[in-house]
Amino acid sequence: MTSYSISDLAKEFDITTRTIRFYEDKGLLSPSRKGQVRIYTSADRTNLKLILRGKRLGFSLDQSREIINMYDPSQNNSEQLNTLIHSIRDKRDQLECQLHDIEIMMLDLQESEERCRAALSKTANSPAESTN
Amino acid sequence: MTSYSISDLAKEFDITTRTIRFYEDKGLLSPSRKGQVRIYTSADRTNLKLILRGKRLGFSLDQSREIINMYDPSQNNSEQLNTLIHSIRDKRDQLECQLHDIEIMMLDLQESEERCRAALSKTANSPAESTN
DNA sequence: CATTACCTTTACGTTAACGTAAAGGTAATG
DNA sequence: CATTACCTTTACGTTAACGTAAAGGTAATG
Repeated sequence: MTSYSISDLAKEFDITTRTIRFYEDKGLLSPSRKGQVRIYTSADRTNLKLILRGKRLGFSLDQSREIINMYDPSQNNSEQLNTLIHSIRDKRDQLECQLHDIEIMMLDLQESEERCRAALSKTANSPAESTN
Repeated sequence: MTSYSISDLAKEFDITTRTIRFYEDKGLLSPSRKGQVRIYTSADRTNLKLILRGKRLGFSLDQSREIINMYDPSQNNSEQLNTLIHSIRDKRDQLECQLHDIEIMMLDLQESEERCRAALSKTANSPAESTN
């Protein structure tokens, strides 16, 4: 079982150690200790990756915490399991909306780019014909 | 040409008027005035929609400002046009990454859901067999 | 003309997500 | 054993994106 120091993870994901400790403060990570020093398992590392992916998608840390809880089926009670399935479905629906937003935005930007190219070709024989 | 009051837009998009004025402060909107009162055109409304879509995707207001500028080819200089095309491409690449992140997250959540269902079926004959 | 429903500006307050600095502990290295 | 390279906690600071409150203007309505 591989383990990581806090600076190992900080370097790998290009964040500060402060950030990693902050996530622990907020209850998103819970590394074990060797004396005072934090020791991270590959499970901790996975959770950190989930947090950072969440950030790239505009999730708050609270939302990323929920995501993390969705990955780990520590639930035993079947009622809890049903609740979890429900929240997973909700999150998937939300992601679908985001996916849709992105696709539309990409199409819009593509049109925008084409308008730019059109404007460029009209000005093609102007003095500022940058070809570098 | 239809026009909107600030509360028209606030109601339509379920935000406060303070938020709309804040976006103006930050240079994302520039409505005309009828005396002191702000009048919004459908172009302003479109820009507001862009901002809110950006928010749903985790964009900062600075990033949404860039997006807005990408939609409007007020550039005439061909050098400026080339720069704009470049930034549009960059943004599209970034969106592609986000799209990828979302797809993976959705697959992960799907697996998670299946694990939950598996755990459920194992506990199916336990006392807490919620069927409501 | 008083009330109501909007609109305005100014300004201080709040929360999330860290940054930064201070003060100190430990383990290896020359 | 002094230096270096990490680690720790505590605590105050910072920025983005608004919220909230105060104080006042305008236009229609009964």
